[in-house]
Amino acid sequence: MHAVLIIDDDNELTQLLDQYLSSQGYHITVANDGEEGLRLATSQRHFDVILLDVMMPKLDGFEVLKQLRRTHLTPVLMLTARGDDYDRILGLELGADDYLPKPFNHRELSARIKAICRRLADIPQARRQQAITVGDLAVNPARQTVTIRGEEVSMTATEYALLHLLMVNHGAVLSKEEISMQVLGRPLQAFDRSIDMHLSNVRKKLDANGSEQVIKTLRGSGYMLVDPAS
Amino acid sequence: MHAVLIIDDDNELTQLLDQYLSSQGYHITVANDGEEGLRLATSQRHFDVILLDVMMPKLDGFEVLKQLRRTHLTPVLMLTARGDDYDRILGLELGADDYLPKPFNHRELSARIKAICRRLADIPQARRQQAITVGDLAVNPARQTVTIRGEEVSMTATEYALLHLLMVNHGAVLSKEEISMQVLGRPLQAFDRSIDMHLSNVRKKLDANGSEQVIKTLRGSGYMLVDPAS
DNA sequence: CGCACCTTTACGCAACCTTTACACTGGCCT
DNA sequence: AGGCCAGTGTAAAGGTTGCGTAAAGGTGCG
Repeated sequence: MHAVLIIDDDNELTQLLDQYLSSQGYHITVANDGEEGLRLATSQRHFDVILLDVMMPKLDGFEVLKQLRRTHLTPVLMLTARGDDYDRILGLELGADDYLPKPFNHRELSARIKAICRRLADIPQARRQQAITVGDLAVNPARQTVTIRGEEVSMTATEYALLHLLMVNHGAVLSKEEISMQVLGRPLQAFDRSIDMHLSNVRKKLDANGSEQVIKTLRGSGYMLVDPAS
Repeated sequence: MHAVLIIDDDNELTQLLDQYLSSQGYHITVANDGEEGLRLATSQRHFDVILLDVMMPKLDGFEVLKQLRRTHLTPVLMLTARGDDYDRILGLELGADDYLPKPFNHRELSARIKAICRRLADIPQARRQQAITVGDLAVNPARQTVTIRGEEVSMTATEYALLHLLMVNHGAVLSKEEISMQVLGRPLQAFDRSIDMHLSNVRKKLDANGSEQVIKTLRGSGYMLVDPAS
């Protein structure tokens, strides 16, 4: 029972796919444009595979893929109307897992999804996440820890998620609202100080292990992790 | 007198095969779907050869093979309806020993099984399975036991499977869901504490035999076997 | 029936997250 | 300049929940 996200602006096609893949035992979610798709793909919800159309209004498939790959390694199967190699190569370079030119038949699609899921089952969840290094810091997704100059610092799940998010977006400001959504999976409410607390705890742990103060506060707008190198 | 396990959802076929191969002097066990097959194949019972159909409900042949290969090197002969190379290559990559496209005639099947058994006779029993060592611990797949600094500790099948899984993935976090799927062959359900219990028992046994506490709990995420050397 | 094993139940603990409370900070207004 | 106050830092208390494990219950097997 795998969860599949379909991102395509062609309503007729998505309905057909929804119907067919549901009948094959997949749990389907549909997004009708790139923005919505990206939001869903990066939300707390889990998808095993994403079917991503290239040609879309607002955000095209490549753009979605590029942004998605900043934070997620969810397998992506690209769909494109044009059969030329250029699209294909670009897609694969950006980290797509497979490629299917339209029109395609349903069984072929089903086979490729299955193949992706099969490959997926080989890799433990924890290894499916991005490893990132910023300055002295490195996240270690396989073991949910952060290392400072090679030394391991233990973090709770939430602290890890918070620091990971900051590192992925290092150099950019993240509002508390965004952080709350990404880390806690819920909108920030009035008088909610949880994020502040987790952040304080992260800073304390980093400090205790000899890291510089890399998490900067931007009063009124949010937080940012600065890369001392850049 | 070799033991053969047939995993195929086609009842008619399995009956025919059972009859035919029994007449050839093999001892036959039949599983009608992938789940049952995997359970049997990884149980305490010994099989010399496994005939594995690719197309099956629940767990397809590739999946069965992949999961089987985590712990066992039992020879596998893949059966598939489609004659295309893709399946064949995938199967062999995953560690199948031979490949037979349907439809096949009985004599051909018999010949291949014989060939596998012949090859088998060359390899000492104990060599046929993967051995893993992590720190003080070593698994002994041939006897389904674990040794701590050479000293043997008896384990039940489930405990062995659990520890083996942790050792194969040492250094990475495994969620309870993954562990349940791999070790018990079923999805984790609400209030299911089986994994906790087996884990507790494994820890107890390791502890009683003087091993360090190598199984780490990551609250909310899962468990990890840490290699003290790394 | 007895045995070995797996699963479920039950309870206590500790880790974790959130809330509360209070001190502090920096910008803005007068 | 000084006062005000929303925004922030963090210690400590409170509440929740996942986890560890003993013990009971269930199941399959010889």
